[in-house]
Amino acid sequence: MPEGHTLHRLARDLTADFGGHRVASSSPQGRFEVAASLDGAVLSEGTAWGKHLFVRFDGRPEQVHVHLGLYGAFTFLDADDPPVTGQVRWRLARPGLTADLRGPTACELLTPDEVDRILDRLGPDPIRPDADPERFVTRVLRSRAPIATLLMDQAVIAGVGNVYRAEVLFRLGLDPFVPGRDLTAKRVRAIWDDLVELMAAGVVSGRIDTVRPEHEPEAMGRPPREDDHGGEVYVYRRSGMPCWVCGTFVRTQPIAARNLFWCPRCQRKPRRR
DNA sequence: TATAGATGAGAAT
DNA sequence: TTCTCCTCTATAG
Repeated sequence: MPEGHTLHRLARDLTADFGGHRVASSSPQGRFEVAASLDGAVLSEGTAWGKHLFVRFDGRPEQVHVHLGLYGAFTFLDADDPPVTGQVRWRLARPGLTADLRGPTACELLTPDEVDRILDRLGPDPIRPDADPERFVTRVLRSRAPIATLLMDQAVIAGVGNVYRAEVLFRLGLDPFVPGRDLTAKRVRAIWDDLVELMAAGVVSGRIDTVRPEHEPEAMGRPPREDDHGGEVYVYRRSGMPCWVCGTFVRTQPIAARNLFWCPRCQRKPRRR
């Protein structure tokens, strides 16, 4: 379930659970062989930028870089040496606790230069307190690409994935196909602000919830619905179902290589600037 | 049992 | 724009 909030949560958990501990490091699957070179090192901290996770070790300039891709995941087990099930790329362990990483797109040990090269191509991350929202605003206002495409571009804004993209556009009542440069700066800042709020909540809860209190199941007299992402949403993966707000059928169409979901009635083109 | 699809992104065409 | 990779699950047959 990897959008930015998942990675920040992981960074936090790795730091809390393994920070300051001497760890065992291995690659049961064998595809992260260099894991063995970290065996016995002291983990200092995990950090995240967008969908990228970095793990540092005391006295080591290199960092482990993890990108979960579509379906990578860490599993934490309160056990010593639990049996390996499935394809475990990286196993990190200390007495009483084991973390298994499966299915990442990237799991590699990088030099500081290589880490910088990754960070250099990432836009501001709404979850990071040091993020500069104006970098996002400027990029969007300069582009003729649809806002739905821009939100998926990690160089424009880091950490937003297919769920947050669809949901933030719904919450702002924005037509996904509006070119970035047809938006006002005020509008674009509102997108950023909403993402800051939504994604920070996601880090805390570990799921994506985007439905406002007045539209929640209890308020609307409908049964709660949790999708695979674990939360309650307006449009994501609800194509063909009635919009929670207006009843119009939610539509879907691939854009920027992913299925976009939106309500054609609630989400309108804004007045041109 | 087989297959499609999923919260991603880089390379190839 | 299409292909490719990573792994697991839900659904179809």
